[in-house]
Amino acid sequence: MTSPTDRRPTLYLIDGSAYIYRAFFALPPLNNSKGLQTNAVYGFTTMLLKIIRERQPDGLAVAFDEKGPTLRHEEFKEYKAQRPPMPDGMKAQIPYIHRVVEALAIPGLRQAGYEADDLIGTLARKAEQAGYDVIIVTGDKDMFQLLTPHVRIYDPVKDKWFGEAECIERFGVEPGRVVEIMGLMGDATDNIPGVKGIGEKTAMKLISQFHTIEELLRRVEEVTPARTKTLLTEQADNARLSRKLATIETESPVAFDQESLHIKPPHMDQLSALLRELEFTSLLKSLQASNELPEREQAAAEKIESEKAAHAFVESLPKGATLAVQCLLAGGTGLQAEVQGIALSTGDKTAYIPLDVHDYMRSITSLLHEATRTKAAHDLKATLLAFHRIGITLAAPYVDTMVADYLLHPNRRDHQLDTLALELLDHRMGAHEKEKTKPTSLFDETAGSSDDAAECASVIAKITPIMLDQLRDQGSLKLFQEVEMPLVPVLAEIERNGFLLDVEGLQALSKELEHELDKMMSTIAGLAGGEFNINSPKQLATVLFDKLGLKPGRKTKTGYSTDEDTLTQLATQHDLPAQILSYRSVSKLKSTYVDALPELIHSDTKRLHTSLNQTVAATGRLSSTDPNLQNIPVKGDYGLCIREAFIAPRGHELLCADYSQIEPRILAHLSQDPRLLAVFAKGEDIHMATAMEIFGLPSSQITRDMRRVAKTVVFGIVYGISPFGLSQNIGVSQAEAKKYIDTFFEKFAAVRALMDRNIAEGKEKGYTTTILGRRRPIPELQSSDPVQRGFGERMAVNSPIQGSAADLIKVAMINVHRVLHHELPHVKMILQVHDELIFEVPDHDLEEAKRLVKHEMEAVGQQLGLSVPLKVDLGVGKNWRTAHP
DNA sequence: CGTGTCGCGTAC
DNA sequence: GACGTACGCGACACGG
Repeated sequence: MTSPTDRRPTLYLIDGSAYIYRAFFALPPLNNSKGLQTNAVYGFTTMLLKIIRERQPDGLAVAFDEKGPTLRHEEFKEYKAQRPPMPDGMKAQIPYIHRVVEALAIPGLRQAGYEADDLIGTLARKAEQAGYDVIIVTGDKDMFQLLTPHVRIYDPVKDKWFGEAECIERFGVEPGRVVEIMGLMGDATDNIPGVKGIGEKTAMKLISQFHTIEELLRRVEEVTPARTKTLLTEQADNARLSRKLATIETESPVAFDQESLHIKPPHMDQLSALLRELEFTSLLKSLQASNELPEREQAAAEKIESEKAAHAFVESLPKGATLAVQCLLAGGTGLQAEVQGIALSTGDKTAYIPLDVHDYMRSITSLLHEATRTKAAHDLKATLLAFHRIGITLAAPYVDTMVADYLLHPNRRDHQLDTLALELLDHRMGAHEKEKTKPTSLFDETAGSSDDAAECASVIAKITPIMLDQLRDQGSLKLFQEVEMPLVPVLAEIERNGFLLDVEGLQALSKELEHELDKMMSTIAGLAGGEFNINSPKQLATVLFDKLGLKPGRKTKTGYSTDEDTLTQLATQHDLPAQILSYRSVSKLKSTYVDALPELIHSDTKRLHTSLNQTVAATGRLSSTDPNLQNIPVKGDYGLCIREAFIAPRGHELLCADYSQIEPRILAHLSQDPRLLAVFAKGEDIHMATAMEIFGLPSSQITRDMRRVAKTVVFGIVYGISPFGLSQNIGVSQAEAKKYIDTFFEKFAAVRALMDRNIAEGKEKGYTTTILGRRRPIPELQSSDPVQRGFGERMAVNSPIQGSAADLIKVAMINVHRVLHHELPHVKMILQVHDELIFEVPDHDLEEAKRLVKHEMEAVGQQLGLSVPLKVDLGVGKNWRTAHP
């Protein structure tokens, strides 16, 4: 959704009571010198002014609840009964709020027996019929029932717009049927009972199936599971009543008077006196200043609205100057966001180009296509994706200041532009617009403006040379320019490609798991002697240790642990723990994958588009979110069913290419351990080889179990091992585990030397490095706390290995992508999972794709000068399960 | 009522 | 306490 742009006049209807409440609780207490609390008045006033200033509505009204009983109390005397009375601090502010509304010459609506919702609902209907576009300003989801193509909701706190589409997304039904869902689920804040035991999810499911509560009750026999049916039958009247209570009245006795709703200039004298009394000096000042031209801290961006202006701007730019780019996006997120305009800056010169006219875009487009000019952006991947949607391919070379900051400070959680501006330029972004005394960010301007975009572009242009210098100084400029930057368009393309999902398959699986969980739940209730929430570790601990008297194992911060290890131990004493374990695993798979994944399918592409984050993992790995496709189960019957739902389209196959033993190979390379190098040079089985060394036996006498132990030891080495951790993992005594570790280090002495070297170097320099010079600071190494230092030492061991593996696959992705682009343009890279790349391949390209991918991935070893060969395993299949090598 | 934290479990 | 890197679920506590 975007703000209205068509010609219908706009009417903003503000849910006043809700906002007073929100502002009162969200803002810290604020008093004027007479002791009057003013935070709610302040929040409310700034919100109102912001809407008038930014949205420039044609009409505006604020609706308030009127005290005293309402129609709903006649239906149900407990309506809102549990609400605590309004705090005195808020009550005292109400008269001032009405005075603010009056001074702003805005109609304040109130009607005995009706609530603000009803007045808004009624006016919305009438205004819509009179040809208005209505915007309801509220944070209340109950209002969704009022949405139509001409009635939308704006939540200024979250800066979000809602229309019919968003309603369907949120509730699964069109606005008209929201009350059906609310009737079932009830509303705790208003004391609307609903049907106890039916929550939002169940309500949505039932209503999308049966359409209305009446229909549902008529056909209640068809409802499964049985428990839901019982609840519905028993509480049918509650459902009907709740539906009625949740329904907003659209026929309340309130006059729709266009003239009085129309926006008018405020009563200035009255307003300034009031603001003075409230001591809102900052608002007073900005009010007085609003007639004068606002002074800007930096040279204003040129607004380009003609081909001539565009041409002149392009011509005025120095030939090789880096061009910073910032898109102004509106509405939606990710793939849905709409590009409103583009800000361009060289640091000296800044321009903003609105996107609504296309005539003058030609010079701009060719500027963005210039391969001789560096393009800088903050979050380049998002920028590339946005440009792609408007048909522009931003040409390399690139600088992404977000990724640059990630290489400079990989431990930081946030790499926002405003932080960089402050740090590198001592520049406070957005300062020109914000009230400096604002107590909180709640009512801050978050909506982007063209000025904001221009400021971003200008800041990006200015910090770019500074950051490149810093990267050069720390020796990671090459990594930045030759790996991280070329990777960005590859990641963007992967995200855009998406993964196809078998939704029907997952829905069927969901049903199956639901039955399974139902059965398990009653078994568990039987064993435990009563029902309880199995998902609550707290309740579970009570049942196991208090009720059944089982012996507790280790403790967590909040009580006794109920994790897998503990429950496995307990399984010897009682039948219940084993049941809990299987319940948990099924419940986990259902909630995290089976039910969650279909929700994230894009409505246009019908595919799953993950985000591959380049600036999150401190070691250099990528991470994946919304959904996380890097932790899709690979074990267990149900886990494999989930993998089966990741499919190739008709006429295509999935190709999975997996680096075999990447981390041990890197360990071999970094340590130059002769025995390890030999194992990989000869193509031997690494785990078999280490097992032979650890146990001192020939291969013929190595059992599966010994090989498993050896494998765990190698993993442990990579992670910075301790005897305790290893013993836990393979289920032997700590002494036994220590023996394995010692023997390993005896036989592979160079590995021990590497670990010592990594730790020593980390301590000395304060950071570790990877093959390609990626740094990770480890301040914990300097800690006087032995626990912290141990933590640091393990990171110092692990980071160079994990990080070098990350370097390597990133190079592989770039190379594979380039070759495929030239040779097999129809083959799509669709995912990376740390040591694995997944492709969607048209059937007729399969053999060639297998050859190219394997070759390119393995060739990275030579390219980076690895002392061991790399090996890639391939798998092909119609789905991710069968394609997995 | 929303946000942050915890325990837990999935991946590599 | 106790083996690295992530993400995300449900439950719960908290405070605005």
